[in-house]
Amino acid sequence: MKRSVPLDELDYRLLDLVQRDAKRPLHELGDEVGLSPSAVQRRLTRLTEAGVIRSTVAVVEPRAVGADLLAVVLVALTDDDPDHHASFRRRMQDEPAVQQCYTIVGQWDYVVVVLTRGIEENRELSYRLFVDGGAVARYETLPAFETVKAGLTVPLGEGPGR
Amino acid sequence: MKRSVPLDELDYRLLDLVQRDAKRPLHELGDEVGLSPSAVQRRLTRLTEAGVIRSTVAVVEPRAVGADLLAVVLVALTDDDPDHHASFRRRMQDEPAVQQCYTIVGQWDYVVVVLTRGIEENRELSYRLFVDGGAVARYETLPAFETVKAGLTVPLGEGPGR
DNA sequence: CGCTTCACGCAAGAATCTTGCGCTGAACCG
DNA sequence: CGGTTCAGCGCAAGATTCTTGCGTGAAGCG
Repeated sequence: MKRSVPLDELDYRLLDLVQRDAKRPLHELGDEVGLSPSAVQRRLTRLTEAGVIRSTVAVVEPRAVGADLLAVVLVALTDDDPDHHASFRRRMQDEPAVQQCYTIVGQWDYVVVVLTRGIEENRELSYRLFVDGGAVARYETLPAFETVKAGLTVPLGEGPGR
Repeated sequence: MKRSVPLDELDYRLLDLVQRDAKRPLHELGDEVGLSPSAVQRRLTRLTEAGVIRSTVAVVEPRAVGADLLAVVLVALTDDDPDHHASFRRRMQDEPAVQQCYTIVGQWDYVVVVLTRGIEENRELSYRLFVDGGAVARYETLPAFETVKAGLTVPLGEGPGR
């Protein structure tokens, strides 16, 4: 699950395909790239074991399950104490409503994307994560008015190294 | 692909499972929730046709394909002209390097998450999307130092209506 | 030139998925 | 209360898909 592997053109083509739809049968992918089903399967297995493909998941429509409020939160901690950062990260990782979290450079320390059921749950969540948790100097919540694009597909460009 | 369907406890359990790993065989999912493979399959089909499950995709590790620079960009347009907004959105949707894009309330109009191969590609991209495209008053790029959490799993809570 | 390696296609066997069928229990009348 | 309807279930057979051993050919190397 860790070996670094050089990827060739065919690998990129396959990644591009399964990144869009992972349910297609091997022979279809094979037809598309010009390989037999078994060759496709071996490549995908190799890519998975190498960690290039992290997992295969179902993408759920948030609104269908009541999660209708997405917000981007900018966070600054009180100081650079490694313990504070560590505990903050752990909080982010443990909280299901936190979709993404990045450390950034500049006047803010973190960008956090949270997804909740309505504004009230967002308020509770913000209090729990950014006030009650401690170590947060200030935070600014930017509620999303609309989702223009929500993807997780990695841009693959032409191929190796471009 | 559109009918709204009331989801019960079992649907939530199944969504929770396939959202983590969509490759598990039906009989395994069935064992976990107490259903036969065919019942599981019928439910998943129904959820897919209802649009609750949007798709099933492979999650690719960005660094494995050379995409090593993630940045959050805050964007403000020059005005509220609907045409400007429409063309901006289209640009975001058409650009593979744009991972996510949300309209937000406040002093910025959009939050855009972009993923590129290195800083040079980011610079080119920024120029192309935010300068050359027009209609952008100002933008601020917040390069991510580190990805603390990168998920797309919708928080499902307990079940219907929380 | 002979040896090794690697990825391929093929095909058989295994596993999984799909669907028709009959059953059951809950909800809904009359 | 008894009959009817209907949605969802499990079962099992058939179809599809996945998996893997085997033989082959194209480099790469000594």
